Amino acid sequence: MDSKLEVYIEGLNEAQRAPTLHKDGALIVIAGAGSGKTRVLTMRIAYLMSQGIDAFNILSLTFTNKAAREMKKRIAGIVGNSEAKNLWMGTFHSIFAKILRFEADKLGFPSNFTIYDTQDSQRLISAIIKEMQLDKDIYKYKQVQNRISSFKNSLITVRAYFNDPDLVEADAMAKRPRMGEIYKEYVDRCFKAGAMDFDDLLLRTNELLNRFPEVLAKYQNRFQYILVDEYQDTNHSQYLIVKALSDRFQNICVVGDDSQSIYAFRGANINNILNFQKDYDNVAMYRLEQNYRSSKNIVEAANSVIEKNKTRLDKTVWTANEDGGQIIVHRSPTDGEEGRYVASSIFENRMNHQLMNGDFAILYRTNAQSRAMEDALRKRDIPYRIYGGLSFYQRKEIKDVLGYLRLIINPKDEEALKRVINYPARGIGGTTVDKLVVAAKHYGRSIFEVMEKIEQLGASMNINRGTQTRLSNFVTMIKSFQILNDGGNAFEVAETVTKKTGLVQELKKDGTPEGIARIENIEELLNGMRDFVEEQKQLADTTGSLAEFLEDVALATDMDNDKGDEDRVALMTIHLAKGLEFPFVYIVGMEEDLFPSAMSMNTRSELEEERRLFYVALTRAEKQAYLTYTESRYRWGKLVDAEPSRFIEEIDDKYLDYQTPMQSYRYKPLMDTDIFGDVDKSKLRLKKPVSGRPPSVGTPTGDQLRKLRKIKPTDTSDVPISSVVGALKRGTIVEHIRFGRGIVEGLEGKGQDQKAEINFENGGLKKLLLRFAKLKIIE
DNA sequence: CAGAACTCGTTTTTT
DNA sequence: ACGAGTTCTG
Repeated sequence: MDSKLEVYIEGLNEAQRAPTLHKDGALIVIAGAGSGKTRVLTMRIAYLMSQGIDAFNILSLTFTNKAAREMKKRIAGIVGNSEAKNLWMGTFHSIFAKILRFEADKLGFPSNFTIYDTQDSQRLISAIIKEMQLDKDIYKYKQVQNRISSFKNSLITVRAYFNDPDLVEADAMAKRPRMGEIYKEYVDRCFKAGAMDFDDLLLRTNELLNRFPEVLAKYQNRFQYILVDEYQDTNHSQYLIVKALSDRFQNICVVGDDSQSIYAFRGANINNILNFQKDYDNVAMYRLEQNYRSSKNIVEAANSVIEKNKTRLDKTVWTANEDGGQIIVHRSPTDGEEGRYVASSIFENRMNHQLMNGDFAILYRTNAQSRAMEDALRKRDIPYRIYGGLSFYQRKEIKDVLGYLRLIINPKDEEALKRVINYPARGIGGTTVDKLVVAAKHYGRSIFEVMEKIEQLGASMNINRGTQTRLSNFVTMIKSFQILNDGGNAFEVAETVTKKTGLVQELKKDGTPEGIARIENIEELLNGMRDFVEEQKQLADTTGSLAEFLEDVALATDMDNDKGDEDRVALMTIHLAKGLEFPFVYIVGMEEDLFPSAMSMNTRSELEEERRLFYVALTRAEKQAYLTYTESRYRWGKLVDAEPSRFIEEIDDKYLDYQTPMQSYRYKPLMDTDIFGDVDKSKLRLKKPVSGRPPSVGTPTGDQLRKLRKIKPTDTSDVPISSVVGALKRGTIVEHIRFGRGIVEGLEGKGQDQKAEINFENGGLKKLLLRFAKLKIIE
């Protein structure tokens, strides 16, 4: 063994060393937060290579491209770059996109197929719903897309769907009997457009491996050692791919932590990790329980939270680190003040402890919360970087440029075509596009192919001469770009596109600050492309082509753009923070209905996922964690009252330092229901001390807190909490304890926020929040 | 067909 | 609050 590697392996603790040196067979590593699982994965791969395993025969699947890149770099540092560069390491999506391109012809796809992002999928689904003349209030494109996505993640193809009466029945019951048709049309259209969506990258890989035994055998033989990180977040489709590929050698190593499973909402199946031992013979199980990241206070506080979950594997995370400070809990009157508190706290801590901006992270449940934090940081001149949200590549002006570029590579790409065919405006309106779509469907061709033949077909399509000319001009333009692209310089092509199409002129004409910012974004895109081309040329098996660039962009996340060379405070959702660590972490918006999210409190499993999310958030902190919440915050443009999250109470008080007393909640029990809708609560709020700490109130304990505020019922099963919510419809007769009987006139909102307009016999028309209103259904 | 005015849903998380 | 999608007007 390489002496450098030997030294590294010496440095591992015993629990880490065992799975690292476990060469053959199936093993599962349950790795608690901060227990050094990345080290184990890295060392294990280096060890395998030192044992004579060719890098070419190792497949390592990670959760983000960034994780893959960093791991590869570390391995290269041990075994040398020339060895490491042959490793197959990346996300499920990027690795299998690569394989699918190579094998595309077998599935009838072009090797340059487009990858549709979520927006492309949604637009196509909207278009299909419209073409089928369905009611868009019943067939909501987002719901339809979600449903199709979950079909694909469960490997339910269109055929499987129609063969399963339960599924068909379920959609019929949900008043969406034509779901199957939409699904079918969507799949057809993607196929004709030479496009795959994110789910297809996994589903089609399964199809490839199932239908073509020789292809399966090829990759089975190739990938003799398979490693999967973040196994708790794999979905069924990913599970099957791993299962198939590892079937021959069974040298499979999965690493994960059931306590950090936070992607069930997008189909991740926690059972994959819980049942791993049943899937392979002689599975060795290792546990990494020593946390090297966080202070004892943080580790134990996090443990006290996660213990509340019923569904979990047995494990006890512990640490030898010092106690550290208590977790600081802070209340602010509004979200604006919350931002100011966090900003000044960061400012002070940075000064007092001689820290960098990059030592701080602000984590939140929803992207919308970033605004208040940004404003406060900007006022304080604290540099920050927002991760996630609307990523660079999702901006309109960028997607417009990419639309043209996609069309050059794959002219069948229907969504790209529809996006750019009349932007900038060139006199090809909606009516014309509709005609093209109909004709394309009729001839079983792509829209672009119809446009190429517009001179022959135009008359029969009722398209006038002038429009025909405009269409063929467009085709000519795209073709000229294609010829330019054959020369090979992606950057040059993109630069020409922005000039020749008039995209930049269009934005210049606009002249507003937003327009100028958009031009700058396009310039940034071009610069990024130039760098990309240069970088790729250095590598052996890539050329820096336009197609490669588009592939990279389609699967890039915001994280991947992080050069890490600037010292900034990090702002991101908790989901995005998984796998990262920071000395100081601020978890903001610790409020009921926000965290846990109002959408995730209906069932125990949803609430447990929120709790795991909180666990992830807490365990990002190394030295100091802050929990902040507000009394009221702007949501949907309105100031709404808030109450502290149940998760604060779930932490044992001895780990907490309440900086602000909980005095304000003595008012809350009075406001048990919203029936006094006309009471102006903002006036009530003025009665309490405006600032400073009221001397009479000390630090309350969790018990006091529980008494002071109303606690929502703790659900014990996967049954909706309030049976009235969702059970009412227009005309339902209900009884209210004070207003007597009434008839439901209308409903608005959904889930926990559903309100009903009810006409009562004593009291007349009232609007009630069903969550609170104590209603009995009479008939 | 293009631009203005309007409505609607959105805020749970993302490859 | 805000953007995207839809409808109206020129």
